Amino acid sequence: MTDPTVQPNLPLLLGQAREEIISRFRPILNHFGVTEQQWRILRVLRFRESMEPKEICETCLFLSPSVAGVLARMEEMGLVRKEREDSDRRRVHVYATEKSRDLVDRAMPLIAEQYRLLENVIGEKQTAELYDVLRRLTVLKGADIPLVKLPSK
Amino acid sequence: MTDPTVQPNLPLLLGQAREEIISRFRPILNHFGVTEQQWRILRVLRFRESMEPKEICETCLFLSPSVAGVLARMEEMGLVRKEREDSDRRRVHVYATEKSRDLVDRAMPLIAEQYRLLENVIGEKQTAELYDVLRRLTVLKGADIPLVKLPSK
DNA sequence: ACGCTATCACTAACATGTTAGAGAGTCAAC
DNA sequence: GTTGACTCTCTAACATGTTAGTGATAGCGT
Repeated sequence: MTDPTVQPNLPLLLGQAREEIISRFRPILNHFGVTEQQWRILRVLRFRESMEPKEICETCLFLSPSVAGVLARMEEMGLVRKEREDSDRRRVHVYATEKSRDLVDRAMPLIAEQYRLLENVIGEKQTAELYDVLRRLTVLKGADIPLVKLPSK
Repeated sequence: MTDPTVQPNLPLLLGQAREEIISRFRPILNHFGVTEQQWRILRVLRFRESMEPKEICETCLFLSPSVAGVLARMEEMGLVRKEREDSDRRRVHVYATEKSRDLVDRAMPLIAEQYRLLENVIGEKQTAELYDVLRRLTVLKGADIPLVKLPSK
């Protein structure tokens, strides 16, 4: 048994890093009355005609059951509008509203400025390396990694 | 307004990377009937006499309200034991049980093996660089990063 | 038309995350 | 010795994550 204090927990480390970053943006998003998850959707939807829920799941890192509730609340808040497709009644199209486009346009400059403040601390070189490492981790996307054999009991 | 398709979302990228990793371990943890959060606690508590809730929060990346529920369920499952301190009745000490120590001892080798399978795909060099970048991100811990000025309205 | 299978959005149940705040307890200053 | 600021844990309310499964629909072959 290896002492785990020397065996770091990779998901935990990634979670810590993520929390350190997002905590600097949460006050901005709270100021505009949206959650981090809602923002993930709005910032992408702002520059598209529409997106389907499945597309939102893939682009914004949601599971289907999560996005259902998120979109329902956002529609309630007037941030998105949903329309079922005629030619395929299973499909739904999600549209940004005037209100949400305006919100993104006001929040985005603050987000960008906060990014700059963050990078001042992290350092330009470290920032680039961080993006680089994360980008190269996309090899895991769809990689066929075997699962360790689990004991039967 | 910058097109966000060229401005990546750092928390999202970190979340994606984290999800790619953790998804390879979740089946193992499910096999032992514990959640990822419970595992974060057990793997640390396994090699300590006891820990206080606040200590668990800091070490395992929980907010206090989350850890309250997690520990309550774990006590219900017989994975931990809680004792209030005599000299300071505000404080609580959390102990691992025989059952949870045994669970960690059986799960840890599988986790370690799964790590090796993962690193085979990521590559030794990339893995080291990933840890390195994350370690250096600890500069953010307690860093006094100013918050961008929010509009009054 | 019929049955088969796959897809898509969604619901249900439960665990966790986030925010605000309550409750009990400690401690120093008065 | 009381008060008041502070600390630690926990509760409450709501949003989201995770897993399993449902209902409607589409597409296919027969």
